Formats: sequence, C-alpha cells, structure tokens
Amino acid sequence: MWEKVFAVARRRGFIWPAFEIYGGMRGFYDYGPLGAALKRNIIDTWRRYYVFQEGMAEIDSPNLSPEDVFRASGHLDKFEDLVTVCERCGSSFRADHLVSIENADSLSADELWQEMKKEGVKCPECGGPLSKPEPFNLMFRTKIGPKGKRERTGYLRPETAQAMFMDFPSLYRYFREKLPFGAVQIGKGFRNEISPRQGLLRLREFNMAEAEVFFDPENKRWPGFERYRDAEVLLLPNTGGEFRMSLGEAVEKSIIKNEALAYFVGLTRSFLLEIGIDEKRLRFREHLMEEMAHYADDCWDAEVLLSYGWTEIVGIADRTDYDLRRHMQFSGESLKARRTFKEAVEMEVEEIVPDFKKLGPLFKGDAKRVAEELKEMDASSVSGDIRVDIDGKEYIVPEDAYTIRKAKKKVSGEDFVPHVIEPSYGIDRILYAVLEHSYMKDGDYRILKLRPSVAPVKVGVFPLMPKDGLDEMAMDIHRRLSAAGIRSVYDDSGSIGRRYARMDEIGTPYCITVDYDSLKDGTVTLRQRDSKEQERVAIDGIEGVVSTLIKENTIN
RNA sequence: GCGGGUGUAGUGUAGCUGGUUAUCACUGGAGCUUGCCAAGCUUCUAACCCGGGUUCAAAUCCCGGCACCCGCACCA
Repeated sequence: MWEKVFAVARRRGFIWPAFEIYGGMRGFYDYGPLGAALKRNIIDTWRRYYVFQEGMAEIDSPNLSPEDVFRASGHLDKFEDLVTVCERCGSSFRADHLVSIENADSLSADELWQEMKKEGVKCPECGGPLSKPEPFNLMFRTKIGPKGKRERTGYLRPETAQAMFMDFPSLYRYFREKLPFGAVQIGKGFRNEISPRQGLLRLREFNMAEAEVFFDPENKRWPGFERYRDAEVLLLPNTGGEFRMSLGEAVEKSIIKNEALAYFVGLTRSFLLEIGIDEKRLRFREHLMEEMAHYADDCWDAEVLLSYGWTEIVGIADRTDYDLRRHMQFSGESLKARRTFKEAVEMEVEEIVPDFKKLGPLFKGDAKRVAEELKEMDASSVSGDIRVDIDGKEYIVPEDAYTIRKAKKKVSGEDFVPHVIEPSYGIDRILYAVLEHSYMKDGDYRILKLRPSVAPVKVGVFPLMPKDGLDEMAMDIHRRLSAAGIRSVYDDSGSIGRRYARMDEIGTPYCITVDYDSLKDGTVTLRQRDSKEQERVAIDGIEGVVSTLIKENTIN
C-alpha cells in the first residue's frame, strides 16, 4: 500500500526523495508542487483551529539553538548516551547500564570501555562480544560563530516547544498576565534517527505544529469544554480496555484525567476529520507509564490506522511544570505566573533572615546567592545548620548565620509555575495519513478523495473540444477563478475522460467543462469528483459557486 | 547499527546460462481525431543506482558504497 500511494504521490508531484541525483539520503524528502500545496493547506487548517478559534499566539523562532537550551530541556542527557553494540547478535545497549559501578553515566567512553573490559561484560542477550561504547546523539550538533573564543556549540532543535517555554515571560505579558493562554509554533524539527524508515513516517528533518497551553494547575477545568463534550471518540486508556464514548463521559469516569486534556483530544479529532482522516481509522491511546517522555506526566496520542499499522500522528502531553522549572533552574530567570486571591488574606509568615555579617566571610562572592536560596526556603521546615545546593555545589549555613522572623503580612496572591498541556502534531505523518486515507482504487482507476479544503487544486477547467472558441472560453473561466484566489488548472489535452482522470488522481474536487451549449446559454457543467454527477451552472458568478462549495464542505 | 531481500525510462516490467541499436505496456509531449469520464491513429521524449574488479566484451559474474522494502534493535 505504501508503495502504491507513494508511486502516485511521486508521479504526480506530491513527494520526491530529496537529493535524488546524488543517490538520495535516507530520512529526507522534498515536497513537490502538489505536496507543498497540500502541506500548506493542512497547516492553514491547523492555524484556523489553534490561532483563530482558540486565539493562541503564533511565534516563530530559530531552528538552531545554543547548548544551554537543551541542557535545561533534558534533551542533552536524554539524547546523548554511550551505546555499545553486540558484534554477534546486533543488539545495542546503553553501556553505563551494563557495568556494576555507581554513577557510570558520568564516565567517559574510554573510562567506560576500560570498566567493561575489567568486568568482562558480555552481551546480555546472547553473550557475544560488545563494541567500544560510542556516544550517540539524536540531535544534530554544530558550531555557532568563528572558531576560537567566541565559538559555541549549538544544536538543531529536536522539537519546537522550547521556544514557547523560553518566551514565557514575554508571552505572559502579551496576554496581559492572564491564564490560561496558548502559544503555538509551526516549523521544523530535526532528529538524527538511527534508522529512518517508511517514507514520511520517520524523517530526519520534519515539520511539526506544536501548541503549549499554559494554565493554573489548580484549575484543570477548561472553559469552552462544551464544544467537544459530546464528541464520540475511541479511547484506549493505559489501564486497559477500549471505549467508544463521548469526551464528557470520559472525563466523568476519569478515563481522561482532566477537561483540558479532553478538550484537546476533541479539538484534534475535529481537525483530523476536517482534513480527511477516516474516523473509523482513528483512535486515541494513552501512553503506558514506561513509554512516557522524560517531561511528560500523561500523554494521549492520536493514532491512525495505516498500512503499517496504528501510527502516532499527534501527541497530547501533560508536561506539567517540568519545562518551566528546568528553565528557571538553568537560566536563573523567573518563569512564574501570579494567582490573585479573591480577597487579600492576612497571613502569619515565617521568613528566614540571613545574617550577612556571617555569610559574607563564609561564602565570599557566593553569599548573595546563598541568601537568595535561603529566602526561598520554607522557614517552618528548617532548623539547625541548613544545607543549600546551588548548581551542584553544597553550602552549609550554620545555625547562627540566620534568624527566623515571624511577621503578619497582607497577601493578595501568590506566584506559581504554570502547568503546560502540549498538543504536538507531526505534519508529515498527518499528510501521509491523509493521502493514504484518501486513496481509492477501482480497477486501474485511482482517485484521491481529498477534502476540498485541503486539495492542492480546487477546480479543473476544460473545453469539451479545444476549438470553436470553447478553449478561449474555458481559459477565461480559469483566469477568473485564479484571480478570485481559487487554485484552478486549465487542461485541453487528450480526451475529456482522461482530463477528469488526471484531476481525480490528484484529488481535485471539482471540474468545469465548457461545451457547445455554453456558447449559446452561458452555462457550463460542474462535475463533482466523488459522485461524478454534473450540473449546469451559469458562468456568471462561477467564482462564488465554487468558493461556496468549498466552504460548505468545510467543518470549521 | 545487525540479518534477509531488491535496485532496468515518470510508473510497472522483459532481458540477467556475459556478445547487434536493451523488450513491452501505461504515463507524458507533439499532431490528427474525439460532442462528457484514462477511446483511436501517427510520432517523439525517456532507463541498466554509483564506484571498482574479472573479461576481447558486463544490465548480466565478483567486491565495495548508496538507496528502498521486511524483520530485530532504536524511536522526546
């Protein structure tokens, strides 16, 4: 099936292997003219949901990021492992998991290799010999700036999400300090996959659309949940079982943990149906605990049934406050929001008051940061000498270097780190799924039943015969449609049937044919791809007729 | 990365026990024709994945690389 869909997609200009004249490169594809148009239409539809309907803010940030970002995000640790491969059975393992000493993950490749040899580590699968561990990083590394002092290590981003986290303070101000709000980004991600496969499903450079929705963790109810409360979806929770039920019911029965997650399941379903995913081949599956990403607390994937089997195309993850906290920790900046109490409350507060006369001589230049850490701590939980950790360094603050002060204070609110729900869409996979779900074959006749809103070409215009003025008339209609912003194609080659077939194969929903009656009465036939039915419509105002048809077939 | 399979015009293929100008069909272009669903006729364009070896001679045999497919491993 993949080969058949790919053959059509390639022949007609949807997808081409990239760098083909140099032999190609695994994991890289070009979108041809129709593919690029289809991709743009899918993205425009996505934008209609997230930016227009939900009012989220779209940003656009660099693909290349300095190393610090991924140290904070966890991708460096998570993505860079020392891997050893069994030379007999081909199994690969994280080398630091095979040796018996503690903190083996901090060893260098050479040290680890020495340790492996010392312990005589063999392949846990088959007992075969293992190779020297080599670092494997799923991120593309490069250098930013000229060689020398100013040179910095950079990486191509493996996801677009980090920008929304780093821009949180500006976004928070942009939304005039009110939660919840969302920020989105549509762009490229890069992962140096060991073994990219299956065409568009595992790329090394891929398109993604991600939304980061920031909200107050004390309130996971979702305003506007009504919109999708009654939507029926097939759910596979990680506690087992398969349920077809409404999202309202799923939340009531705690199959989906909160309204916010359920809302984006509903929105995702609606978006996918609109671009032409087959509802019967769509389900939502909750991640098992062990497959959860390092940042995620809960995750529901939209999966579609392809010829490869069930395939993830969207992930809706509860990233909690993981990312914002990490960036706070690594950057030292505050990424908090403020929750205002309904009424200001008078509170008895306990504060740690550092004594700089003592701290100064003890910690010298670090004293200020130690003091700041102390102020952050909960005064009621400390006593005696206090241990403070800053960036892995340990400071012991003696009992006499601080006092605890009790005071009454009017408190009108408090700062907190927002939680994040992240709907993340793999555009390339979605595009392929749309192609496969739209692909119909009747004998040798192939039709791509693309929905009008995403079809690269909306209408084909033909003269029944390329003569007697029919061709000029058809060309004129084509020009008028194009001028009205409707993507139209003129074709007068071959028989009329062949031209319909060409349009069917690239998913064009409508065809207009100028015939001899058109010369007399100013009407043309309008043919619908899926029903093959024709009706006569007036040439005058044809732009409106076509654009109305496209709109009527759009859900949102 | 490991194991297995495959690689011939845009697509699908024949040739592959080495030997003329590499077969056929579809698609595509041009022309004729054609009064609504890949009609017909004429004609044209267009390929041996790349590199090396064996040989008088390689699409064909051998080696290496690359790409694709399947399985394993990997997969925020």
